[in-house]
Amino acid sequence: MTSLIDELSEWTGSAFEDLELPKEMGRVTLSDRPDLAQFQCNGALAAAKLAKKNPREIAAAVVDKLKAMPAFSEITIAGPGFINLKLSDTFLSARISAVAHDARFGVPLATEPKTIMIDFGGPNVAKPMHVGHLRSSIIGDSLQRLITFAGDKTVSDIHLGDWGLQMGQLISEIEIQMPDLPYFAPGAEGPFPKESPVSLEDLEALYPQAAAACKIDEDRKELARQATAKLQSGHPGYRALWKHFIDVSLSAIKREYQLLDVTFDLWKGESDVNDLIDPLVNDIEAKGFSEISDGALIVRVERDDDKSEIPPLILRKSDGSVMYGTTDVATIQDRMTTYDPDTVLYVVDQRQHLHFEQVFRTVNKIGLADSEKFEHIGFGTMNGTDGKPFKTREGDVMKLFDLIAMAREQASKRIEEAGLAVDQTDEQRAEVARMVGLAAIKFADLSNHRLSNYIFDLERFTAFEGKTGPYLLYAAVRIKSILRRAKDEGLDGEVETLSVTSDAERGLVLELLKLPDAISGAYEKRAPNILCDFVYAVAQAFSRFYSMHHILSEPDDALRRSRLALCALTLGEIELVLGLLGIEIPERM
RNA sequence: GACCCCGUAGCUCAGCUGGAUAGAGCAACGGAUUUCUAAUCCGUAGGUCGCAGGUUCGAAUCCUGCCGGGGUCGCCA
Repeated sequence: MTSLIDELSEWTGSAFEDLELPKEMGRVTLSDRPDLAQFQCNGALAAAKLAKKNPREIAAAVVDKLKAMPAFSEITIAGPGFINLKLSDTFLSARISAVAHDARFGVPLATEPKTIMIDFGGPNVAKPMHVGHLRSSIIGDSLQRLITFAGDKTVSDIHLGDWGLQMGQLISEIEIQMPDLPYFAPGAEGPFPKESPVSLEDLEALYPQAAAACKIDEDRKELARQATAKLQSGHPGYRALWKHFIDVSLSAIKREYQLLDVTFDLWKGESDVNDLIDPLVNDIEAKGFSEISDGALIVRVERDDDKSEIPPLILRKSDGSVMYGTTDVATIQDRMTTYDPDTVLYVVDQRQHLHFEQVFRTVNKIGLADSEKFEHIGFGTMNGTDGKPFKTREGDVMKLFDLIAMAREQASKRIEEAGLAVDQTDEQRAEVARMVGLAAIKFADLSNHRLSNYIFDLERFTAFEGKTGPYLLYAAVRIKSILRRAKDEGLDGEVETLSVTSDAERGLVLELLKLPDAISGAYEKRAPNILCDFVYAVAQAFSRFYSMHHILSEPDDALRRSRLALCALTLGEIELVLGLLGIEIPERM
C-alpha cells in the first residue's frame, strides 16, 4: 500500500503531466489551512513560473482533470493558485478499512532491502556509564527498530571503547598501586590468575584516579602511553589484565542496556580489529597514501574546496600505538568484508563530527569504501535545568543507572499521587512505574530533534499532562481497557468497513492515515522526533474522539463495532510507533 | 582566528527539499464530567521566527554580513 499523500500526489501529478508539466509539481501536502481543506497542492504556482502562464489557469486545468474522481468531496482553488482538496467520507472509510486489515497499517515494506549497520559508539570499558550514553542508546535503538521495520536488514554494533589510552591509564595505575601482581613481573608469559584482581567497584574508583593523575603529571601520562603501546603490541601480562577489565565491565554494561531495553547484534569493540591494523597500515603505507609527520604516520584528507582546515588522520602515533581513528578505519574494512553494508550509521555525539569526517575521507582515499556509505548521526548534549551539562547535585557526572532509578522513583510517586494502579499488587505497580519512568525519559529525549541540545527536566518529563511518554501510555492503556470490556461483554465483532461519520472520527482517521509518511520521514531524516509528533497527534485525536463518542453504550451495533475497530486500529498504530521508539506499554495502570 | 551546531510565544520545543492566518506542550484565563481509567476534552490570550541586507510574485525556511549561546580545530574518546 502506498501512503495516502503519495497516492494523492500520484493523481495530481498525472494531471500535471497531462498538461505537459513536470509530474513532481503535483506533490500534495497536508493543508496549512485545516479550516479550508485536508490537503493541498501548490504546484500550480511553480508551474506558472515555468510555463509563464497564470497560476490560477493552471490550477483550474488541473482541477478540471481531478473533478471526475469520486474520491474528492471538494476541490477548490484559493488565493494565487493553491489547490485545496477534501476527501469524501466514503473514500476515507474505504481507505481506513484497508489500513485496519493490513498487518503493517499501510506502511510499505522496502522492495530492495539494504543492509544498514549501526555503530553506537559504545561506552568505554572500565568507565561507569553516564548520562552521555543515554542519547546514543535511545536514538540508535530507535533507528535500528525503525529501519528494521521499514524492511532493511540492520546489524547493530555496540562498539565498545576498549583499546585506547584509557586502557593504558588504568593498567599503569594498577601497576603503580599493586606492583607485585604477576601481570607486571618482567618477562612473565603467563598463565595468569583466572580471577580478576579488581572488582567493578575498584575499576570505577581507579579510572578517575588514573585520569586525574595523567592530567596534572606529564611523566605519569607518559607511563599511560607506554602501557597503551605495550598492550596493543601484545604484552602478555597487560593483555591478561585487560581481559579482566573487559569481563568485569561487560557485566555492568549489559545490565544497563538491559534496563534500557536496548539490544545489539554485535558486542564488538575497538580491540577486535587489532589483528587487521598492521596489515592495513602497511598496505596504506605501501600504496603511498600516508606519510610521516612529526614522528607520526598520517593520512592527509584535506581537499581544495574545504572551508576550513581538516587535520590529517593519525594512523600511528609517534610511540607506535593507534587511536580510534585507526581502529575505526580497520573496523570499516572488517565490516565491508563481513557484511558489505550499503550504509553505516554512527550514532555518536555531534562533537565528534570532525573525527568522522576524517575517517570517512580516509576510507574513501585509500579505496576501502565510498564515503557516501557512511553517515554520522550526531546528537546534541543533555543539559540540566540550568542549561549546563547535566550533573548530580554534588556536581559529579550522573551515572546512567542512577538516572534510570530516579525516573522510576519519580514515576512511582506520580502513580501514587494520581491514585492509579491501586488495585494492583506491589510488583505490578513497580513494573508499571518502571515502564512509565522509561517512557518518560525516552519520549522526552526522542521528541527533541537529535541535533539540538535539550534540558533534562524529570518533573516535566514524568508529568501527567501534555506531550509526554506517560500521557501516551495512558492513552494506550485506556484503549486497551475499552477493548477488554467490549470483549468481556460481547460487544465487539468482525468489521468489514469502518464508518467515518463525525468530525471526531474523521479527524482521527486522517491522523491514522499519516503513519506511512511519519515512518518514511523519520527513516529518511534519521529523525525519531517525527515519530513522536505523529504518535502524540494520534493520541490527541483519539482523546477527542473518545470524549465525543461513548463507544460501549452506542446502541447501533454496526456503528459501535466500527468504532471499536477504530479503537483497535488506533491502539495498533500507537503500539507500533511506541515500539519503534523503544517504549513498552503496560496492560493496565 | 577558522569552521560546525543552535537562536521561533513567559518557559520547553516542532516546523527550515520557500507558498495562504508560523504550530505543539507547559504556565495563565474561561468552560465541560452522576467517565468507557479526567494522567482527559473544548475555548481564550500570548510571536518584529536574534539583527540587518539580498534573491523571489512569495522567506522562519535559500544567500551574505553582524550579534548572542554551545562545540571543534594532529599524536584523548
